[in-house]
Amino acid sequence: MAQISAERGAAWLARGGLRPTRQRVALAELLVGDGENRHVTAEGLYAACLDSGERVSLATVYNTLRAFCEAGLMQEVVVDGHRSYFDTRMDDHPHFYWEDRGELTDAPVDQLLIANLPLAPEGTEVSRVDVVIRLRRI
Amino acid sequence: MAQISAERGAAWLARGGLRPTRQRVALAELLVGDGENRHVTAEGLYAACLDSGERVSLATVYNTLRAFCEAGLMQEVVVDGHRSYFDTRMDDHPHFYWEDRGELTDAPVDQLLIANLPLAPEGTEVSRVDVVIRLRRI
DNA sequence: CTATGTGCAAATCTTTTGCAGGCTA
DNA sequence: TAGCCTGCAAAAGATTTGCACATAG
Repeated sequence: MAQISAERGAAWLARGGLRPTRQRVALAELLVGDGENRHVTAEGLYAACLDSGERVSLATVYNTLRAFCEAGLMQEVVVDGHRSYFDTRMDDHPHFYWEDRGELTDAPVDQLLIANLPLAPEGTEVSRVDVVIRLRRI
Repeated sequence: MAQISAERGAAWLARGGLRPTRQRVALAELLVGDGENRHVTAEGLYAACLDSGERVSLATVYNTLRAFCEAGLMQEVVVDGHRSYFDTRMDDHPHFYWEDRGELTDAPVDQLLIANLPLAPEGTEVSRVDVVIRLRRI
């Protein structure tokens, strides 16, 4: 089981052409070990990593998340001016942002429909459409 | 003319219940003086203010933008993890984010259609739906 | 062996805050 | 006058970087 997920992490790294160092495998493991999508902040992943018993520096977590994004394994989602979120799911999909907890989750995409997206102006193309549904507790 | 727009800025401040201090009037002037919508960053507004010959501190620009938002005169839009944009237009509308220039503009809203928005989960309500269309130069 | 990756601490950058003095109502 | 504002500088966070050491291929 741990075996299976460790392989998952390594395969994921390989897919991005990244060397499987101890730190990267540990982080990859936490991110995709169980096949679920994750939305993490650098601090959050760092804490989870320490909790799991691995020794990794915060700077490495930042650098590694950045490397994962550049390798096309994750994408950065901006919803809060003073914190970056990193998402393991790569397709264009809407998010729920829980304002009270500062948490980001996937929104059920099956229902959302965006039609008549404005045309990209001359000389440009749409690189991504971010949809963030901000939720307030009632 | 300067007269007219100065009045516009003052009226705008009054609408938010804010005292018309020299600094606020100067900033309001730059933001809504000509009746157009603006998308600014604190640094950008600060520079524009200095250019116009007014003396205002950067801290005051930050505090003032924050005050304008709290007064319901502007809204903060997050598109870039390390910079906040402030928009004078208050309704829910989509934005174009020009990745190369780091600039934010309104996207033509007349065509956009968002249907079947996912329902807000139990105990929450939708506070806002942010749609950012990221543009890449080709 | 060589190129990459990592850790640590220091540096950067944006934004906020404390406090003394200034200005609006 | 009383309370809200402003300016400055220092503080606070988040993220990046420089550099010496470690390690994958």
